[in-house]
Amino acid sequence: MNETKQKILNVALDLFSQNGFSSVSIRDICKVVDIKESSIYYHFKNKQAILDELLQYFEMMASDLMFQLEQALTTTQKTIEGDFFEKTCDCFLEKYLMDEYCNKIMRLLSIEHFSNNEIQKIYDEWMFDKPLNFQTKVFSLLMTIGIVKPADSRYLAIKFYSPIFLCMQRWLFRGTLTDECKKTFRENVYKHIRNFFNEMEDK
Amino acid sequence: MNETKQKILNVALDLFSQNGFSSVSIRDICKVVDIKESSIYYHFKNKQAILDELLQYFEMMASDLMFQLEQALTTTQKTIEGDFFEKTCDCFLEKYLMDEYCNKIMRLLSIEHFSNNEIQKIYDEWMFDKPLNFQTKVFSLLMTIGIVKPADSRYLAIKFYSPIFLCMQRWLFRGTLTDECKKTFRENVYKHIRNFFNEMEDK
Amino acid sequence: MNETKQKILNVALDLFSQNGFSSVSIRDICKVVDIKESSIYYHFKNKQAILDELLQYFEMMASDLMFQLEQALTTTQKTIEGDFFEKTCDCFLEKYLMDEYCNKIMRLLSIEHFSNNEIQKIYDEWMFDKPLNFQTKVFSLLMTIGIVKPADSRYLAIKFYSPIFLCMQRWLFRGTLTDECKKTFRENVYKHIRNFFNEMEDK
Amino acid sequence: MNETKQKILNVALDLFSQNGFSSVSIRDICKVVDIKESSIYYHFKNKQAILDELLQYFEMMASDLMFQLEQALTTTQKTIEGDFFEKTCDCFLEKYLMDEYCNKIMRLLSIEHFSNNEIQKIYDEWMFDKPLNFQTKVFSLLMTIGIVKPADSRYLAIKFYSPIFLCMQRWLFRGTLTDECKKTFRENVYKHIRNFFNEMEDK
DNA sequence: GATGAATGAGTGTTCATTCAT
DNA sequence: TATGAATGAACACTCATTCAT
Repeated sequence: MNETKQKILNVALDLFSQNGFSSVSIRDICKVVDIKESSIYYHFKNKQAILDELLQYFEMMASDLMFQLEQALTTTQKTIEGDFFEKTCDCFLEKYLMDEYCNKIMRLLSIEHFSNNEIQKIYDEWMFDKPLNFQTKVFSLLMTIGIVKPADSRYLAIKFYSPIFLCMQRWLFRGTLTDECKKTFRENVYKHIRNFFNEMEDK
Repeated sequence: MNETKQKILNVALDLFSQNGFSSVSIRDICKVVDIKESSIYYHFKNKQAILDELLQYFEMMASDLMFQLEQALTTTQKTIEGDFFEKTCDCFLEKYLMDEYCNKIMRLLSIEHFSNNEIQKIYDEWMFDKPLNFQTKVFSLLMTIGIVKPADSRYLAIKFYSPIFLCMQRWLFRGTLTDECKKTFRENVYKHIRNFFNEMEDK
Repeated sequence: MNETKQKILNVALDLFSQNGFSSVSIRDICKVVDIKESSIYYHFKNKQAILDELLQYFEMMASDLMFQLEQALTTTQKTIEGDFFEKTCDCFLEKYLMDEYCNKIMRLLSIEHFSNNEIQKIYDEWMFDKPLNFQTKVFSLLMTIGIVKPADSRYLAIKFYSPIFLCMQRWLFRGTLTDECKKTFRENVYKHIRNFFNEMEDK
Repeated sequence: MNETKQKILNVALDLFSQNGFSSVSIRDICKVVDIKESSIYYHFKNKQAILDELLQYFEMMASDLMFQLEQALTTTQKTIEGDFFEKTCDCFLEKYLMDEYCNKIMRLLSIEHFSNNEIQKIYDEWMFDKPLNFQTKVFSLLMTIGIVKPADSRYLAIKFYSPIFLCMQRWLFRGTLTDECKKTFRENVYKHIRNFFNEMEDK
């Protein structure tokens, strides 16, 4: 892809994820990219097209990751290996939630899902439905194998995911994403996951 | 308070909570209130002042409610009466989260906390800190009394509150708040609370 | 009507009738009216609304005139008075075709009827249909009374009107409407009318 | 001539004759020709140059036709053959007014003569002066030969040409030139010509 | 011959705000 | 209390054109 176009996408994502789509003007983007306003229209049909391309790439990337996770789940059907949790957690937390690109997109979705129906859909899908569905499957599998005693796997998924979601909103999706925010998020989430599985074993 | 001024505040909250502060124009508000644009400046110094007054009233109201809850907690210091949970739950869910005014304000906070530092503070306080601190106190008390066995009361609070928070984001703070959204929210949250206390008793 | 609004309408008509609707910018109009560009939107919803109001007024005015002509025709049903021709000619030429307002509108219609369907309709109506229909009626009446010998009244109308139409296009609807243009138009048309009725009497 | 250049000229004429010069953008032309916008500047110095070349070719072609008509007139100086009218009519109507290329150019002239002085000149020449001058000559000749009784040959020319001109404006120079438009035009004009010469013979 | 990339000038329009009445 | 009228600043976007490749 063209160098300038890529730069526009990067800058746009940066700004959109900080202030939202409608609050960021073409002027703002161009100032940072250091091109004239009219030039942006060589690379994109209009402002919306920039957002669309950003979202499209995210959905592709996220779908890909989800596919890998599902694959991993299927192959460990019979015996759950010790590092399955660490692997999936790592994949989900580090490569998804805390990945710079994904994180910015998700913050953008968080801002814009109020005023944009299309974004509302993507937001619901990737913030709630997909993660919860996947976790439900994981707990179902764990019950089948006998590692976890039978229960409502959906509710288990919610209990597992919701503190992570809360921390995400609390530490990740704010005005400026500092290293401190990231650190606090990581600590809180890892603590939760450890506690959660400890308690499951206790019972 | 002046009738027109109150009408402006009501309409502004309606619109702000749907589309966010910056997406709503003075024009939009005046069209609904049915006054001319210049007239609004008799009642408010500027657009920001409308928001400020809205937030100020919310903080007063929410503080009041929190004070009542704290009071209730202190007076039931010794023996916890059977209807304490129902009372506080009702107070928190119906009179706060699902109260029309509070709900609109919180949606507004959810939209604007990204681009406005002052709102970020209020958002953090009333979405995370205050609720979690109160719940922590509740669980501490329950441990002191012996109803709940000693544990990390803060983590308990998070486990209790985060699914509620997730449902709030999922069902309450969306484009349009329909009765269906509210119903789904209520069902999900009540189910969670019931499950949560059932599991605590099991142990 | 508001003074500024009227001034905008006048200036807009001047400019539109010289260069066409799309070639004239809001800036152009405001420069002449001596207001800022944003001010024009206090008086008109958008650029199109200026044109609409101009056309609407024209249609009202032209309909009115046509009504008067039709009235005059009906009342002279029985005996055609000597000054009927002069009167109607005067009414049609001086008060319509050569009236400053009407003339400007018709030039505007002439420019824009190519690219605007709504204008195409008005253009057809007031440049062709209405004048030809009226003239047809006049000749029909003259035949009934016996002043003109029976013939195809429609074709007579065309023969009468088309040279006037040609002169209009040739002298009236051009870049700049000078007094010289007007004079040449008037001379040519009056000569035609005189000749036309002379020849009719000859037969 | 270069193939691409010719294609540009064709497309430009199509578009210009529909919407006028200034309403058609280089983008519009290039989209249809299927080349990039910058490419057009290899073939033409600028947008105006396209129009100039179009007009230049028209003037050449029209002059040629007019020359042939004048020739035909001179050679039939003495005895007017029976098919002279049909020939010239055919030449003028079918090969000129209704010829696709000429027709498009004349519509373009009709649109643009308001805002462009150079076009105004060409428009006047080919819409009024040349046709009227030629017709005047024809009628003069007919008078000389004795076929038509002596009269104001200029006025005769106007009486002959103006209904044709009116029909041209009414049916040929509109938004979209459909077959129906063409048919109506042809019918109306032929009827007029027949009538016109019948009446001349009557006298 | 053709194009990728860029640009200055301009277009219609919106917005929060001001101020005299 | 309310409004008519105005405005500066910003907005997304279009256009003809240039120029190196």
